[in-house]
Amino acid sequence: MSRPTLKEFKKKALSKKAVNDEYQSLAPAYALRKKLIALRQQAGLTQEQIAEVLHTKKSNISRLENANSVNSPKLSTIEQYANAVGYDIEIKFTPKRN
Amino acid sequence: MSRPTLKEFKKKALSKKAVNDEYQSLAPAYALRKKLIALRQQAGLTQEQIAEVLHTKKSNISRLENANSVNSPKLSTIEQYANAVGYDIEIKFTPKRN
DNA sequence: ATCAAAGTTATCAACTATGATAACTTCTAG
DNA sequence: CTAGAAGTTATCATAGTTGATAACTTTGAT
Repeated sequence: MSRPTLKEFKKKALSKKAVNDEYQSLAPAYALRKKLIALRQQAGLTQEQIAEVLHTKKSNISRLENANSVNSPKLSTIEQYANAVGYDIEIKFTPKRN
Repeated sequence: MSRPTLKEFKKKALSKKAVNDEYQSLAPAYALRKKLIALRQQAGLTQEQIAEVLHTKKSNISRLENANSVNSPKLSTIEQYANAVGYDIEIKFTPKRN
């Protein structure tokens, strides 16, 4: 094993409760990421194809899909991505569990 | 009437179809605005009180609540506002009607 | 009508997302 | 195994959001 992969890191990290707690707070961003990718694949599009529609580059699409907790995209950016894969977006508010 | 108010402007503008059509495209942002304000009032908070919680100023809260189509807030900003009024957010994707 | 609280708007600085480019890694078909 | 496609990462410039301040308008209570 020359280098720890992201998958391996996650697997290990999640086995520790403290780390898992922190991970939960990142869950929203992670959930969004998964949704974006799922919608794109469901539409049968590549990052490059979406980039073309949005007049930008595939690297930027990749960054958006991999948005982490320190890099929060603009609402309009998510909206444009959604439109490109054939969806509208809506923000849903649910009472905080805490 | 010394000056046209926003309310009066809207009322007039919406009576014309073309303008109303344009207004529809702004609807998402407008819907968000209404939701934010409703949640805050429901929580019985003033803009200044939310500003305090978020370590910012009431003028910025006002700007967020009045976010228009040319000023798109970051997702994290909306999330923080939501948390301040006791809510979590989630982005919902619905098939595009068009 | 008056006063204070609440909300709005304008402005500028500071910060951060986005666009573009390039080099890299991963995946997959052959 | 190999070549091309797809996706990732780093970097920098640009554009746009956010923070802070101040002046203003609106609202509500008395």
